[in-house]
Amino acid sequence: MPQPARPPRRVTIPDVARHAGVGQATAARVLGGYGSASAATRERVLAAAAELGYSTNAVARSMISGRTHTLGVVVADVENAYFARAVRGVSDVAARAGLQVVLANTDEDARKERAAVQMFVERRVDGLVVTPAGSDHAHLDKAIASGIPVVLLDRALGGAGLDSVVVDNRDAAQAAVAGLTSRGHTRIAVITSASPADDAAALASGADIWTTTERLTGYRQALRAAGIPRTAEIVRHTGYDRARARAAVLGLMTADDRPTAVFTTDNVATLGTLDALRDLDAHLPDDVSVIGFDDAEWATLIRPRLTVVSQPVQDLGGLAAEILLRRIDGSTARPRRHTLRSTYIDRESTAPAPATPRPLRLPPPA
Amino acid sequence: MPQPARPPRRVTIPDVARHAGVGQATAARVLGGYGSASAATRERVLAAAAELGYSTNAVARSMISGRTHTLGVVVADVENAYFARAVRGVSDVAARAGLQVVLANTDEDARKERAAVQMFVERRVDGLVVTPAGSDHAHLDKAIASGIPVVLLDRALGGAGLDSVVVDNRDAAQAAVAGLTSRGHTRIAVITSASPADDAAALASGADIWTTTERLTGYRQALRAAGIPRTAEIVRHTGYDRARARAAVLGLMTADDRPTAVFTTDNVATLGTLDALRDLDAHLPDDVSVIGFDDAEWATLIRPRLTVVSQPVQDLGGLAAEILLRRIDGSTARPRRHTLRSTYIDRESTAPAPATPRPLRLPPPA
DNA sequence: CTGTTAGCGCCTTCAC
DNA sequence: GTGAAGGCGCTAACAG
Repeated sequence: MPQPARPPRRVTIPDVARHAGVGQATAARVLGGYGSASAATRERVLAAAAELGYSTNAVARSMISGRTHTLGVVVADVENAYFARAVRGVSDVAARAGLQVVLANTDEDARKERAAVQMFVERRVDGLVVTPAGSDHAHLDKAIASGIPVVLLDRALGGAGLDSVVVDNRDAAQAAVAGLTSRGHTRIAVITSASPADDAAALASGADIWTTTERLTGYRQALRAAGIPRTAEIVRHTGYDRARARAAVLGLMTADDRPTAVFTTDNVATLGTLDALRDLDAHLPDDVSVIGFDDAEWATLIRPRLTVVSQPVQDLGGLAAEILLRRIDGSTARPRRHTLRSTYIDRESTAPAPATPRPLRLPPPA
Repeated sequence: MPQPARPPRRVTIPDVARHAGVGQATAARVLGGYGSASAATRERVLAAAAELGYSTNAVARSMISGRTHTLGVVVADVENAYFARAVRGVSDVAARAGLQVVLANTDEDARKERAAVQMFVERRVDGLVVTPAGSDHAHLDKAIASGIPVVLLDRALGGAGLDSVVVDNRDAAQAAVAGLTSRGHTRIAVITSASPADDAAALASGADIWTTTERLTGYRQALRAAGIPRTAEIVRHTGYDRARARAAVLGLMTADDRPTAVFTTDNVATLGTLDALRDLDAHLPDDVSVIGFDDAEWATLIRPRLTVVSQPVQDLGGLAAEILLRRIDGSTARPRRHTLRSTYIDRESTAPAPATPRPLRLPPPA
């Protein structure tokens, strides 16, 4: 039966010092790269270290410096291409500054998020990038109070005095949907992964925003600007579940007076929407126009090529890391929202609304 | 000018002990959850801790226990869906055991890999999952020698006495290509991201394997079994570069005696291949059959749906983590290769070879 | 059950 | 330029 073996004793500075025949402090100085030592002793210490296979103990070093050279990153799911890219952005900037990234997935579960943040506080990460799942930020405030800077990624939070890095969600959504209304679409559905509960909570919590809320607001503004009544709004929340998004679109498209266009607010919703449209044998863009939020590596592989609102996801992550690095360096600038610009990429999945939408039906299973 | 501010002093156990009017050790016991304390004192300590906002210092704890409850994961690029899924697999299993995952991207650069591994050793991670970029494993041996268990993911390494988790690459590739030869294809191209240099090195280093080598071997076996001469082998190495993969396929397909089928060994190669085929206006699968290694979320969204060899990527990562956990628990089982089964998913991108392949040309730019 | 006392490995005064 | 001694925050023997 394997017993929880404690790791073997490692070579330490005293070991090296003894082996080199110098004092502990001297060995520490050359191995730590501070203070000074004569070329001769340096040589001997280095030789002894190499011989014994000495390796710095970063834990002990952290204990003194109070810095772990580590950034905590809390996202919903690294498997999601959006977060994967964002993490890469954070990681690249961090690595350049000699920091490493510790990852935590929350699956949009606020409890997991709190647990992850607490764990990061205990581990004394030097900074925290968080994609908050809910609208509560007490745990983030606590992190900040304990001296750990926090930057919100992709989502801002109402009231919190926190740095955040987001895109111009409202404008981008508005522009995208306006492109649809200007082509005669009046029945435009929005498929979004965020749950209405989160949405309401974000709204209720006050002044500020949560990404999906912003995108929905942009959608509504575009409809209003086109003189489309509020009763014609079609919004489905499908909770980061591709199958549910598919089901929602299936339902929408096979009903009377079906939408002639779909706007999706994230890549999971986009995937599910396209599943449904494929299964319905819908001819894009003639039967239905589609615009997705966030570009994807496969967007130009499907037919027609998908029109999207593209976000600079890597940059978002990179900027979050930079802000953190600045704060770690002692910056006390007032926390604020940093908004990056998204780009509308007009490809081939939008077209004028059909005069009389062709009815769509699920073909009977073979 | 912001000065590298050391983090503020945090509340420590002595602080809590004083505030609760108990001895340091007592406070430590209840806060650390070991030893025993009377309900009354426990109460008071907890209250004091809450009041002062005490938070365990995991760094100090690690210093004593010698364990950081951390797994280092070294991959080529988290942005790549394959690695993202693998990381998620590792992370889930690790999280369940109370460990967190530290990430490092190498971009297939052996130097970056060595640096990352060394950094992980210095940080005293409890275990290491590595997708080795080269065939050299001295740095991994060093990690093991220093008491850190290592598991190779996705790629095995010749000669190294290391645990590894891989799929049945050779058989899977052989079966996939055999599916092509059985349908009359004789001109079958392989597009692979791995560079020939790596390949040769892996081969040279001895007995064992490296994933791409295995897949190529499977390809060759299938050709041989079908009586196709070695001179008909078509292999392009495109170095994890989608654009280069596209260019390679473009070149191949516009030449005389073009391939009628393409087998790609990873998702980057698949993406580039499909780019090229789309640009050539090739009609899949009639003009060209395609089989990709590794399934993708968009594989059923393109027309025709992509036939693939699907790997249990999450499981691969999860198993790697489990092996590590076992070793951390003291297991001394002989390191070995763990092979998981891949699945051939026959969708719509393969068809019999055309009798007379239609010439493919890049349409002139509009 | 509780308090006192040593360290974990390193950095940092401070004398020499 | 070099060595000795103290402490970072916690756990682990010990006594009491």
